[in-house]
Amino acid sequence: MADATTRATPRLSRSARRIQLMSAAKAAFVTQGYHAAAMDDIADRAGVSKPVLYQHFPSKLELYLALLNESADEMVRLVRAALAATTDNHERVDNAVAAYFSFVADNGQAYRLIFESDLRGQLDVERIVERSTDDCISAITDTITTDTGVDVEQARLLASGMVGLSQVSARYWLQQSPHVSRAEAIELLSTLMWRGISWFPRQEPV
Amino acid sequence: MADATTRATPRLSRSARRIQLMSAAKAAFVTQGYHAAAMDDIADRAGVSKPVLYQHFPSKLELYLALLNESADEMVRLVRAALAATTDNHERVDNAVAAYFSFVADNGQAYRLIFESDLRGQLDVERIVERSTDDCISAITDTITTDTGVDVEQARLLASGMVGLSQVSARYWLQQSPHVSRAEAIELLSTLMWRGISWFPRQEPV
DNA sequence: GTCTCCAATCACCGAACGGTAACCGGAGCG
DNA sequence: CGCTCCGGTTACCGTTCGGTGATTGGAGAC
Repeated sequence: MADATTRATPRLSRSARRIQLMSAAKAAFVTQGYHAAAMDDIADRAGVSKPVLYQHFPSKLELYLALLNESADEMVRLVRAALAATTDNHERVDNAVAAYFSFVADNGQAYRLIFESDLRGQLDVERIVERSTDDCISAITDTITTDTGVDVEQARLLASGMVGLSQVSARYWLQQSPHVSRAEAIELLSTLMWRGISWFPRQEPV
Repeated sequence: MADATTRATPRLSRSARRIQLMSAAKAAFVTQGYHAAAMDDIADRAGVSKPVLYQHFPSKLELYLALLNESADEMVRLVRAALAATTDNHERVDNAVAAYFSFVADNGQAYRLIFESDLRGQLDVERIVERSTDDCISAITDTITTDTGVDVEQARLLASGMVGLSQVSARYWLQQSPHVSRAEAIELLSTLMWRGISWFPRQEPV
């Protein structure tokens, strides 16, 4: 059994080839962005030539959408799981921040497809990105509205702020804070967030 | 004096034409993104033909960079002014959040050039975007470190979170919260932020 | 052995788009 | 009157890149 991941044409089965192509495409899109990544590049990365790519994906856009959907789903899954893992809201905040850090740091930079997409004006793309962010906001909003007296639309705004805080700080940490450990960073930011949000409930804070 | 802004070829002076071209280009880049906006489009929007564009800007990239720089400077200016306008940190938080809302809502969508740029891999662009965000973070960090006992790198992380909160929530508000007034939104989010950050000082909070 | 899939290749097309060379025409001045 | 700027235009080039038609070749069924 030889190395079949990046070597030249060991004649893979259709499904295996598809997975490998998606992995190669992901690497290309993540490092170069949608426009700079040419289909030839992606095929080359997979050690294969272009028409093979087109036997698995009908167009560059479809290929990108497949990857984008995958990543968006993963992000939403992580956030939902973080909130569902406990009923203690303090822990929920911790977990949710940790979820964003995990998504940003542990998924081969897939976050770039969502947060730094260089495809604009493409309705499908915008819809997926917006939908995934909205799903995260909705999940957080549910918790806020059930545990506080805040009106739904205001709660969504608060949730969007929390999502933004997590997103941006996680990326900032990843790229600019080499001396702060992941745990420290999560602790710091979830503290900031918890102290902010815990005052809103009619229930007792802190 | 006839309408000279979008009408056909009233033979403008060099400087007037340049301003008009930048305005047309801004509109094009903002609505279509860098890649989708063709130089022909931009020229058309200005009611002028392509070579005129190239008499004022050496390349598409240079044109884009000029606009990007302008917007980035404006954002940093707004945030700096917000923080400098008072020495009361509670007010500073209010003002800073309001500054982001103002930048997002009052500048002809110029924020899209920074927060939704579809030019990746271009070093110049990344540098400008990163620099402008860093300048905002630095401004906030200064306040945090002088008024709290938090270590600088940790303070920068907190600041990045606050920047993210403002950025994302301001954009969310603009697009998704038609029933919440701007003042309400700012009030809500700056409250969230202030309650979070005001616990960090050695000085008394609230 | 040979027939037949089907993965994979080579070579190509056409459109879009950044950028440029050559030309035009009206307003002011001598 | 006519000369000369200079803001303008038309028409074009070359490259890049998404996408495809015709072809090859090795592995398994009989």
